[in-house]
Parts: sequence; structure tokens; C-alpha cells
Amino acid sequence: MVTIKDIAREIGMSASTVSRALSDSPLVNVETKERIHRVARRLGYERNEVARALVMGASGAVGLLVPDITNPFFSDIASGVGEIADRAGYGVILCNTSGRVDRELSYVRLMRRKRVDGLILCSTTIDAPYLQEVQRGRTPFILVSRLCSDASLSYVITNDRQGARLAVEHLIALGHERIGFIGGPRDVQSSHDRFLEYIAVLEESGCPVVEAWHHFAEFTQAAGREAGGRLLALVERPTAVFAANDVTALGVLEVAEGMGLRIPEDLSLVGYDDISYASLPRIQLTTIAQPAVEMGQIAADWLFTRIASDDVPALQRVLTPRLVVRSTTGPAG
Amino acid sequence: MVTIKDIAREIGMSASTVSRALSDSPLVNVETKERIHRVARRLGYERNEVARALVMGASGAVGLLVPDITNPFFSDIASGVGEIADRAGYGVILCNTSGRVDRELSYVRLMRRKRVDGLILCSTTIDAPYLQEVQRGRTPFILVSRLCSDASLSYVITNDRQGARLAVEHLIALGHERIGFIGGPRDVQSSHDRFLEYIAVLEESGCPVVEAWHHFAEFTQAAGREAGGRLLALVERPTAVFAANDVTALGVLEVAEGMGLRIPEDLSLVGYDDISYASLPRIQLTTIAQPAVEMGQIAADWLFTRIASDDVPALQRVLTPRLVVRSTTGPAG
DNA sequence: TTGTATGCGTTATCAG
DNA sequence: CTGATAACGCATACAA
Repeated sequence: MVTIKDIAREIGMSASTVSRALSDSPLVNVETKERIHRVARRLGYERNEVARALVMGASGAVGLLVPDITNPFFSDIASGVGEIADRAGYGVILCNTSGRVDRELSYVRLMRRKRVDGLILCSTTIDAPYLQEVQRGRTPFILVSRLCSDASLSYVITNDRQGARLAVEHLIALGHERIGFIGGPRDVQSSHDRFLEYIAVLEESGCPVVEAWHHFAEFTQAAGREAGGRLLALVERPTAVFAANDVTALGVLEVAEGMGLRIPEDLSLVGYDDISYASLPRIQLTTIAQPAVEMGQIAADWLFTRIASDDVPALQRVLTPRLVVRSTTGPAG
Repeated sequence: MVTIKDIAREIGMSASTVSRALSDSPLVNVETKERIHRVARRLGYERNEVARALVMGASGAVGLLVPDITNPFFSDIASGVGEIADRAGYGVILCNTSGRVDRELSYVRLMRRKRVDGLILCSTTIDAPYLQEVQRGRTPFILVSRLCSDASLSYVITNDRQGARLAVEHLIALGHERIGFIGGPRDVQSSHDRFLEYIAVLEESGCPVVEAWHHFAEFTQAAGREAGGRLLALVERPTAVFAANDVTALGVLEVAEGMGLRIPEDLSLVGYDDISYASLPRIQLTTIAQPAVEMGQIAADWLFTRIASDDVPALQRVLTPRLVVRSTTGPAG
């Protein structure tokens, strides 16, 4: 690998001048600067960013933790983050936690050791103990899609309670009273919030709250099939289901039709996220839309300005979810 | 940030001993080793991986270039790569090229400057000039899903010609003779190969080769709608379409049904990749399956052993695609 | 405008 | 077993 010393030797100047020239410092003669650039190009010089990172105390990379990159919601976020990072000249290190808390922790530690300049966390479970560890560090970070109770943190989320309300009230407006819930893991904040609001709306409206109709699964299609299967096998089963996640909803849809249920005649179904597949004509899933790409962009945007300057206030952005009525929901009975 | 020097000072020993202890070297007294670890933990020491990378000449990270992380095919690959990287203790830097060659190039250069230990390229366009640049460097790399003509390279792909043959012969066996093609960008190797084989099978079977039935679009749903719309608007339109990509196929499906065409009665459709949504009961897309996650795993596996040792032979793995017949294809006429 | 010296945090070499 | 000392490649304060 050719270094600035090689270039310096080649043209008989000091390494510092070469360094300055390559960083386009104004303190160096224009001609020598050009000469240096020429030689650098000829020799195929490529700046060693790790050396630079060491001396500058900044690595030029941020870490992105997602529970499952395979879930379109998170790959959309990743795409938004990547776009902004690219513009800002940052690299993004992708960490797929598979929803396991131990992995979240070990990834966060790895990122800290790698001295990333910032962290975007989409994988936060409720009161995750490691969050405190993250806070103690001086690495700027922001939570996406999953809020934590602490109010001093930065985050960009959508209003989960509002979203859940939209979903359940839509169902109730259609005449449904027996409404089931299939959520993500219990310890995931967003899923938890959606559940709480689901209960609240049920109670407000005098709908029955039946424990057997509440299921908590992974945020995957398979888990949706499984939970949906158990829910719909009940003799006393609900006429509508609110799934706290589109991928899960797709699984429910699958198992429901497999059991011979017609949608929405026999079962109404509303999901959450509005991933791109939800809008396919064949699917037409009623769902609560979250602007995933935009959330990634907003988070990354804030993070980079925060990295650039310490005195940037915390960002607490709560976007508004939107009910998208398609054809998996219809009048009850 | 606490460094080994701080620890050294704290317990009155040299930094070298601390370094050795922390790396669990056998050349250091077990007791002092324990003492050092205790102090390190108490002080909250975290090894600076960038300093380590500088002196070791290895960054502990690999770059992953994908054209679109939002495409389930590539997020599956990313997931496979991530899993193996995690086990090997490597970080993976995600680069979303959005299919733009200039970005591929600039990302490759960024990765080289960041001194990644290896590169996984899923974004290679045919004879991409920058590939030669990559080859000149000493960074090990491997191509995934997109082969390049050069035989000395490592890659893991599926046999695209075989896959395309499977698709088109399936259509012909169903009695179709008028078969259209909607591919990805012309300069993407895999898309190109699938097209060539499509033509070959058509000619072998005496089917008409109609230029107006060949469309090349981006690998996206929107592009699929657009290209599909133009193709199906022709008065002389094909009775079947082979889309070189599931995401595109989903777009075609959408626009076809929007035009009132019944699938498969009026139009048979086969895709490529077998992304998870293709198997949804509502979709049931006939397609050519590629084991994306596994491809990512295989590539990462090879890359890490290659990084560990220079004399690992190139890997040229050609997996066999599989025809998955579902319900978007049916008898002609 | 340029050069010299120093440091970033580790690891490695070589003495002791 | 442990300790100096010298890199790794670059950036910068300070001199010239």
C-alpha cells in the first residue's frame, strides 16, 4: 500500500505537506498541490481511513441495529439510512440482531469498540438494560420505531397508540365486536403499546376482552401462521384480527384462507406498517402505514448533524400513522 | 475513553503487559492477568479496534455491495452474510448502490480506503470496468448472484441459463408459443443470461421471437408495472410472460389484473428468485427458486477463510435453480 | 509556504 | 514473565 511517505519521498517533500495537499488545505502552494495530486494518482494512493480515524478520533461510520433485515419495514429503514449516509460520506455497519437481546448487547459493544461515530437502534426491547450502557457512553445514538420510556433520548417513531386506535376503531365501525390481537414479542415497546391501546379501545367500546384472543409471536410470517392458526381454531373465535405487523398479518391471512375462511366475509384483518407487498392487488391488506424510508432518513439526518456538533438538542419525532383501508376488512357478520 | 495506558498506570505495570493480558497471551502470569482484567472491567475499558486495525493491518470488517436492500432477494443474501460474519466476529458494511455503476465504483473505493478485509459484490454489471480495479487490489472479494466473464474470479451463483430454460420450457410444455420477456437492466449479467437462454429455447422450439415482447426495466415492482403495461397493451400480445425477477413479476401481475386479464387463463406468468412473498396463497407465483440466504452464507464462509489464508483456491460455485410451479401458469389458450 | 516533532492506541520485537 | 521501544499511517501544533 502506498502511503503519504511514499509520495513525499517521490517528490522530495515532507509528509506533512503531502498530507495537507491531499486534504486540500489552503496552506499549500497551488502548484505543489497539483504536483502532489498527480503523483498520488500515478502511484495509486488511497488514503488509509483507519489511520485517519485513529488520529481524528472519528471513524466515519455509524452502526445500524435492526432485528430482521429481511422484514421489508426494516430494509426500508436501512435504505433510508443508507441514502443519507451516502450523501454525508459515512459508512453504515449493518447489525442483524435476529431480535435477540444478547445479540443487541454484543453488537452495541462491538460498535463501540469499533468507535463508530453514532448508532441507530431499531432493535430496542422495553427497558433493555443495555440501553443504559449506551447512554453512559458518549456515542450519539437515536432510536427508530421503538421508543423507550426515558424522555431524554432521541427517537423517531410513529404514534403506536394512535395507530392501534385507528385500526381497532376501524374494525368497530364495521360492526365488529369480537376482535383478536396478534402482536410481536411482549418485550418490544411498539408491540406492547399497540396492545395496550387495542385493549383500551375495546373497553371504551364495550367490546369483550378475551385473553385467549391475544397472541404474541415473533414478527415473522411463520409466527403469524402459527399464532393465527391457534387463534382461529377456537370454537369461540373473533370475527376480526388486528395484527401488529404486516408480515405477521400475511401469515394470518395465509392460515385463515387455508382453513377455508373467506376474507373479509368470515374474518376481517388489519395489519401494521404498510410494507410494499400489502398493496398488491392480490393482497390488498388493510393496514396502518408507517413511513419507514422517511424514518430512516430523519434518524440519519439528525444523527449526522448531532455528530457534527455536540449541542444539537435531542430529537423526539413522533410521526402520525395513517389508516389505509383496503379489502381485508369488511362489515361484521 | 480509557486506554491500556490508563490500566497500566493504575496497576503500575507496563502497557505491553496489559496489552498481552487483554489479548489473553500465555506469556503473562495468570494472577496479573486476572488483576488486569479486573481493573479493565472496573475502569470500563473497551479495546480501540481502530488502533488495533492500524497496527494489525486488518480492519475486521467486510463490505457488502447490493443494488437494492429493499429487494427481498438481496436482503436474504445480506441476512446470510450477516449470520456468518457475526459468528466470525466480523462487521459488515452495507452499501446500497441503487443499481448505479458510478455508485458501485465509489463504494468500492470507499471500502478500500476503509481497508475492509474483504468484499462481497452483488452488484456487478457486465464487464464493469471497476472490477478490474478491484482485481488489481489485494482485497479478497467474491461475486454473488452476478457472474462476470472472467474465469479467475470467485463467485457463487445459480445457473441462470438453466433457470431460464426451466421457466420457458415449462411455459412451452403448457402449450404457450407466444412468450414475452421482462428482464432487469441490460447490463446486468444474470438478466442478460436469462434473456439469451429465453431466446435459445424459443428458437429451439420454433416459437416466434418478437422484439416488441422483450422489455428491460429496473428490478423493481414499478418497473414491472410499467414494462408489463406496455407489453400487454399490444394488440398482438403474448399469452405468457417470463419475468427475470420476482419483484418485477409482481408488478406485471398487478398491471395485468388491472387490465382485466385473468391469471393464468389469459396470461401465464413466471418469475425468478422465489422471494418469500411469492409463496403467499394469494400470490402463488410460479417461479425459479434461488437459495438466497444460502448464497450469502457460502460467499461469506469462503471470504472469511480466504481472508484467513492467502492460499485458498478461488471458489466458483454454481447452484442449481429449481422450478416451483404454482398457480400463475396454466395451459395456453 | 514548508518542515519537524509529536501523538492517536495498539501490537510486536527484542532485551532483560 | 515483564518492560522499553519502535512501528502502523496520518494530522497538526509549532518552528522556520
